Amino acid sequence: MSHPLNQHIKKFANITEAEFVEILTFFEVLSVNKKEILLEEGQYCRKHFFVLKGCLRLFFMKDTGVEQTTQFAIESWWITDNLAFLEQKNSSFAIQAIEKSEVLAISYEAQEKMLNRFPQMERYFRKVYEKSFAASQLRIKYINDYSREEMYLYFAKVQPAFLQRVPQYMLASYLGFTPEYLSEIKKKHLGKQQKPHRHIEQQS
Amino acid sequence: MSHPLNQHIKKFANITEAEFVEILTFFEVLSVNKKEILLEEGQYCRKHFFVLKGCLRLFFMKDTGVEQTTQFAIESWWITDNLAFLEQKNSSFAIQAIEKSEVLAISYEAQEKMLNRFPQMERYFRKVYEKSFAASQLRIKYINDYSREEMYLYFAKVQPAFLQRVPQYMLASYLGFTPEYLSEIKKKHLGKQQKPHRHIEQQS
DNA sequence: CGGGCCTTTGACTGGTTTCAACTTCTGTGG
DNA sequence: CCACAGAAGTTGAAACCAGTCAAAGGCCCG
Repeated sequence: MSHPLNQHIKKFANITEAEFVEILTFFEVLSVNKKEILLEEGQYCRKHFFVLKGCLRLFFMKDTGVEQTTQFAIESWWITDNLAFLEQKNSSFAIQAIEKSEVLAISYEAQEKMLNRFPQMERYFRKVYEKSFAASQLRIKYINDYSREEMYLYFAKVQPAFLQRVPQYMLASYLGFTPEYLSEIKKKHLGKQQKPHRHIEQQS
Repeated sequence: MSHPLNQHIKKFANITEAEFVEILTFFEVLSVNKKEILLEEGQYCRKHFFVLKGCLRLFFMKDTGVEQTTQFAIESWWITDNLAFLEQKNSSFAIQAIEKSEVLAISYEAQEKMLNRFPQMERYFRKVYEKSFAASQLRIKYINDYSREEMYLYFAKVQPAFLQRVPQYMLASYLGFTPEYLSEIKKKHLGKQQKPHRHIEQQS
């Protein structure tokens, strides 16, 4: 069984085993425990992360003091504060491990060097960002189209695996409402399980 | 003065004048009038649009029968239903001209051919999508962080040019509320003009 | 087995929507 | 170039979805 990043790259670009081995040298491997912080809000955003195993989230602190989660990343997803990474400035998000995780991290400079050395990787990242942008375009559609209750039902249908892995208060804030309201919705739909369903999310 | 697309490409990739001339052959030029539809909801999404002059919007119809605008595009912005374009399937958005506009359109096949012929363009599109995704990550942050009223004030500060070009009912729906409520907010802030302010939006 | 974090419950509140009527703007044909 | 019709914007009243706050219950992990 090949390396998860190699598998992911091969979906979009052609690289040899030898090339992949060299590509890997641009990354470092991080092992993080549950609740460990990979990037703090306000800190310089130096890294782009690829999840090998586990689950991360992107979140920020509202002025009310409540944490607002805006993204999750599981196996084979890329995650960072893209604007801060792109412009190498302070992040307006934090990144935290939800589970014990294994992560690849690449710095902005290393990523640029790697892209210069392996131009095929431009295609890979073009595809990764293209899909990410498409997914977030769709997400903005749903935010505007669905009620809070429909958001939950849609998510539960489409990403049932996440319901197990993610605490409810994070899920609630990701979906745009309060944990109390999520409780209420769940009570209302007890026993009404839905079957999984094809769905586009990020780069997978 | 060089072509707007050439200027835009040169921000991210190196191409010669001769190459640009050949790149242009992959596109067609469209002239559309105000209110003209470039893509209908439910229709096959064949084209990726680059605005030379004018203003387009991306929107869809809610089940209540109300149009929901989710994106605008002015000069030098790319716009399409990215998921539908990517997978060459039916669009869940419509695209319409808000003003009389000049637009470049490229089909999926033509874009693929162009990318194979000019691999430097992979870098250009990688950058375009990277910035688009970063912008929409930030937008999702604001949606969750700001009240409807703050959304309006932020938009008015950061994109004052749009206030002139875009009808209020479209702006209201883009910002996530009703035209009636926008009226109320505006009345409340009469005369309190703010100065423009640097901001990241999409690919510009 | 205990403490703290997460989830649930219920009462109250308020930002925002909805609806309907009215006014103002805009563009098109005579 | 004016008139008028339809579109866009405003106003105010009533209703409601979802948030806030507070307190109790459950559960996980040390």
